Amino acid sequence: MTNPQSQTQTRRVRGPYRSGIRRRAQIIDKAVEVFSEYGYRASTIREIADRAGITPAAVLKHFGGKEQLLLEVLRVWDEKQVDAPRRHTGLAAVRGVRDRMVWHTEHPGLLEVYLTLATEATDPSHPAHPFMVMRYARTQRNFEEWLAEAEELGEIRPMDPATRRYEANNLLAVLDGIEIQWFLTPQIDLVGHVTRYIESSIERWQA
Amino acid sequence: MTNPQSQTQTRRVRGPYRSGIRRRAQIIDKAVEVFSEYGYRASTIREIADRAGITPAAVLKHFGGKEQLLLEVLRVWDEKQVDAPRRHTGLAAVRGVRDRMVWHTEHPGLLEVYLTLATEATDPSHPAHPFMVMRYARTQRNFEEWLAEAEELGEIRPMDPATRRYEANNLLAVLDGIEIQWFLTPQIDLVGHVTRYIESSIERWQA
DNA sequence: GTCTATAAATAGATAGAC
DNA sequence: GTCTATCTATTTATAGAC
Repeated sequence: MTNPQSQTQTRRVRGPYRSGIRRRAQIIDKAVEVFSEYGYRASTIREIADRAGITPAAVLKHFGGKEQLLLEVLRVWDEKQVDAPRRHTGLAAVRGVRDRMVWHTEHPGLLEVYLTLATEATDPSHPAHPFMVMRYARTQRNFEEWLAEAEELGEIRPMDPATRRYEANNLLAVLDGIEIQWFLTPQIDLVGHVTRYIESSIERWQA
Repeated sequence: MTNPQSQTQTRRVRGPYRSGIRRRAQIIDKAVEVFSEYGYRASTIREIADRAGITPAAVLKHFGGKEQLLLEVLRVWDEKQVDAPRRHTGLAAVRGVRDRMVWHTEHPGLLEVYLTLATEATDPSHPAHPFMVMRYARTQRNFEEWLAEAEELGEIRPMDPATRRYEANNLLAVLDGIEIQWFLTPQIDLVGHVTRYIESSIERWQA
């Protein structure tokens, strides 16, 4: 309906690709809502199904189980977010974190799923535990690489590896921590705070 | 049994004060464990009761309901922690945050309850929401006051109120964020990181 | 693709015996 | 103070009709 191509090629586009993917996307969308409000374990398939206007059985037909639905939600979120700052290097990449925060404020449901799971999935038996550990390691590595690039480009003064790791961990901590504050007391200026932290950090790295 | 006084004054010490408070404390202890593993909503009274070696009915007799048990856990945690850095002022109080982190690493269960609820209680309908909002506001205010004291004592250079608030929020964010990282990847040096952040912040405030 | 019906397990909570 | 027994509601998940 939204895609004009489906008028001419309607015969070749089928299987789970006509209304199926739309329904799937809708379920994921509602799952994001519910997971973000209750966390994973306390969320119910019934609640997700109700908001999607279908029955729990239909949801399970689509995803097989509650756990697979969660992992699908995480996969989609990760996929959408990962490309954004990839085009930049060095300090430009670090400054690109600001854009990521803007995107987060525009998708608070997804952000809340991520934050809720970051603490809930602390338990190694949690289905999202491997994903969260991987994601933190990757983010931390990205930050370190950007700092190393900035050094090579002469944008900042050299620092030893331990300091680089410290700065990467600290940036990641500030992002998570300030996002928690933003959810608890929404009057905080999330993007403004992060921008200020990044710019003052860059000044430190250059001094 | 552990208190020799109960031999001589056993008649005057009774009501909920002989074995009752010990049982209560034990239940709270196990509740901390379970809440920290599953979050509040997904935790079950049965699991808490099992770990305490009693039945769910007994737990409910003690606390009335699941929600009241949670609030009691939070009350105890808050009570134990609030006094520690109160004896210091200015920079000494800021540096006292380090001791708080040491205490946190020694009580990971309580810390995890707090972190889990910080995100889970984002939902305004969560029973711990008012508590968490209050606690964040109070911590933030404390940090700001310590900075103002440090200025008056001439320990750091004056800063405008907006900067003071920014620094307070950032410190709080770093603490929360680095704690999350510590739970997900325990090899991180929690106390070392916080100490480094505090000391380098003080240098900035003095420069 | 979605439904109804239902299974099997588990939840919070209450009543009443001891 | 703790138990057993029980209630009522809700959970994930499956089977099979449409």
